[in-house]
Amino acid sequence: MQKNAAPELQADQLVPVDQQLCFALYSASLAMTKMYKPRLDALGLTYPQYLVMLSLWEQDTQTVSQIGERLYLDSGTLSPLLKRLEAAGLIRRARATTDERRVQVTLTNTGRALKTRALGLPQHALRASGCTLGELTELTARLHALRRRLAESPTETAVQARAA
Amino acid sequence: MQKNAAPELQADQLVPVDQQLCFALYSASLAMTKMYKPRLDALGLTYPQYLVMLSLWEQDTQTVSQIGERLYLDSGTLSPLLKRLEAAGLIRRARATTDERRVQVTLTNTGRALKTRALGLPQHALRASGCTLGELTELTARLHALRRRLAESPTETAVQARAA
DNA sequence: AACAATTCAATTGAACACAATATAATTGCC
DNA sequence: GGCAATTATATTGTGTTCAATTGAATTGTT
Repeated sequence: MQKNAAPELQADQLVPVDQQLCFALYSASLAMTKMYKPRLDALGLTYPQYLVMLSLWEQDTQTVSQIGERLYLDSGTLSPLLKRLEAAGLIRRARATTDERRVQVTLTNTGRALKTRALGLPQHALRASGCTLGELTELTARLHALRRRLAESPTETAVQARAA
Repeated sequence: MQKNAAPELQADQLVPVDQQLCFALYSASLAMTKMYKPRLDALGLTYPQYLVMLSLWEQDTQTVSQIGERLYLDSGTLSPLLKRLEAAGLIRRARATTDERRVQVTLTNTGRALKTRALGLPQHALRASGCTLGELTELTARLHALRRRLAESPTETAVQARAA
């Protein structure tokens, strides 16, 4: 019998879904989006569109791939989303003159002005979360660390490639 | 000057997107789904389908709404998803004889058998998360608590209704 | 200069999420 | 029993999300 053995996960029996981190993460994320929805509806934004606007309010004029790197989203998600933001009059898209493969995304005056109406959202979220600011900061940091480790986790194809 | 004042969130300036809990949650959840994908592909399941199968492996024969309550998903999500699981031969759907409004979802032998091939997934996820089992358990509990508080957060319409 | 490799964005196709609506069955109430 | 209200699921429409592919522009190498 080993002393101080770290508790381990049995791989031969089912772990209930509500004890699994993946499900807690998934359902909390969906609940967060739902909580934001009424306020974002008032701004005419969906939740991913809000993330793009947050990114542009922080730093105006970014390429599609810069936004994608910051938000961890790819062009298949961003292309149609940015078209809708452009149709809503919040951003403009223009090919860069120096490198015509790049599309520069820039806020319109309307898009810039929307920022003031969005400033109260984080505080609203803080209240809805029922956390103190300290707890929220710590949980945010832990989730970022988790995201990074999950993204670094070797894929099956990478495993297969190394075996070959 | 107040003593021991809890730090507060300024509502008059922008909170960077990567400091916001909502974004950390959102991107960690997407990263978790991506991490699972190669293994779920091998089982012929998507991530939400895996959650439904987990629920049924725990408790076979549930109605659509019972699955929805457990996973916090509505019929608009579950109806087409369950049809695809039925088309894949993993479940059967049948109207309840006692109340024909209800649809009973039951595992087929193939669906039940798939369980053995899925048992290793939580352990894989634990390794990919880079957490100890204790950290994982605690984070899971905190996310469930967060989800519950977010879901209980009054909606705008509820606020408006009280005002009326 | 020519041209292969790379890069960036857009497109396509499959599968969620969810609000709003529709449909069908059941329950309550008289 | 008859019918309004309720309940359970399905459908529709909008908007992601992402893998895979395409197409256009750029870079590197000879």
